Amino acid sequence: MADRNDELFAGRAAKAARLRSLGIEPYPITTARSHTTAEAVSALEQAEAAGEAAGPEVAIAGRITALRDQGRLTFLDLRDGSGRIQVMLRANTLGAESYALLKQFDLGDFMRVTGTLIRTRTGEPTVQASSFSMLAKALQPPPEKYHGLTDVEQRYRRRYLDLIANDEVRRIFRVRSQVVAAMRRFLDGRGFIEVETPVLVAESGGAAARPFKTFFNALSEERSLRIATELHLKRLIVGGLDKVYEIGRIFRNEGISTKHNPEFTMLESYEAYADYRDVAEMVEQMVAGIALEVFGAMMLPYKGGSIDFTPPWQRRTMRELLIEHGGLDFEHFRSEEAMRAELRRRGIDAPAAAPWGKLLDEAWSTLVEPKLIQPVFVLDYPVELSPLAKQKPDDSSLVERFEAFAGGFEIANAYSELNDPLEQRRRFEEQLRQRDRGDDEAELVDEDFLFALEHGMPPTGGLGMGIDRLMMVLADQASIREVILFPQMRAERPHSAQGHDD
RNA sequence: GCGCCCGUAGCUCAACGGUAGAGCAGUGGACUUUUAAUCCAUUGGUUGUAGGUUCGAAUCCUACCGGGCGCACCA
Repeated sequence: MADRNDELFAGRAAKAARLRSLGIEPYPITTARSHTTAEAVSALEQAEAAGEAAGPEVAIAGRITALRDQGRLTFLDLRDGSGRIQVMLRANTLGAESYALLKQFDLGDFMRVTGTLIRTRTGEPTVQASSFSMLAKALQPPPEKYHGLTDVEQRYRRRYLDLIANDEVRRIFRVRSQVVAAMRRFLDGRGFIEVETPVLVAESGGAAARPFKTFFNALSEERSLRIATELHLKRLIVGGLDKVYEIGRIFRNEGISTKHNPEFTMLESYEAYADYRDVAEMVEQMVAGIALEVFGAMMLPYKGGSIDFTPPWQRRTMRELLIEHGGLDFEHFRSEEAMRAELRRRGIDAPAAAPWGKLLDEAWSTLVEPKLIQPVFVLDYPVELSPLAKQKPDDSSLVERFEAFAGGFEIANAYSELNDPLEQRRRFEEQLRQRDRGDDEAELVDEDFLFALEHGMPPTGGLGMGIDRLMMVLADQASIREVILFPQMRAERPHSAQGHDD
């Protein structure tokens, strides 16, 4: 019972109690500060630029991340959301009684310091303290200061410790926020409006995926969590909103991998009077613009090489790339039997029940996808794989669809949206036949969506883009868990915080 | 679901089948310009869990729990 962590906890709790016994609240309300740590550093630089020896008086606050006790002189580092700054505390300027209170401060505690901005002998920007106080006592010890927290499970389960310990992790999630903000600015600037559509839906549609299911007590009905926003956003195009987008959480009841988290964030946009060529132009402008705005360049490092997002990106057909990278021309294997035999000959295994389109997809993801490092739009997919996309006018076996690839995997998917209600009904019915064959991810017939289409939907270009995957490519991360703050994991058996013993 | 690998102190890591150790953190002490501070001393372990093999198991075997990677599933 009395393990090590209990002792560390008890020691810190005792310090909090000692402060209280001295009439000092270890969790006070007041936090007033005049500068963030970053503002304090620049205030010092400005004063120096004006020829002054020292900066102004400041009040700063932050977490103690380093503590260097030298007897009657102590240095410590305070970190807040803006950065860090060194604090120097001297016994003779603070007085022996006040200085002695430092003994009750530990790594991880939050502290407020007032004092003058100076530079130490080594040139380090420093607050020379004239007073200090506790803002919040930490009862658990922080991770090791040099190596940080490296245990991957702990990093994901206790992301707060990961964020405390690892600068790079903090940077990635700041960048993620900037990427999403830049995306909104881009779309808003093009006249799109941001909308919100239901997460809880009666039937999940708009993508090939299994849903999570839940129960709506008040209505005594089943609900699914959405697997896409597509069918609702198209209803808004029917309604005349013309340019809509949603950045939202999507849920797919499927496996977890370095490229898959069961809940992930997707941008979907729909633009009336546009087709998939217009959408491609928008995507390359948007991604290149985000790269430039957030990272300051269109060429970004990736897995030891680099990716150049400068528009225009290459446009290639799926057939060309399959021939080029895999020596496979699907026109020679148009039947399911022929395609299956060809895959078997190449040692690519595919699910037994897979129809032709799935087999092709299998060949594609094995032979071509990993090689598409530089951004490329892959055009003209087989109609079998795309029940919501419009056929090409000159070849009804293909649809007006592209997928954008970068970094070796898909980052976006777009169509000239199918707006012929009768053809859409036939496609849904074909999906039903797939479902009867055992494909439980085939689309369900959404009668209200068809009813909406029957009222007329203008020609529309639609886009889906995985924000998490885009982040992986932009921030050069090999696992989707590195760009999701709290990735899904098996539930941990309860391991309680301390201090409420029973 | 399958395969491979991993699980040792709060954290980062050691330990030919033969007494579980180091650094950081903690505790006590020294130190008024340090910044992975330094120096002296020191506390801390049901080696993920449960079995098994063995004179002897952190180490070998089995099952389970948790995780990573790959495959499968899946955009």
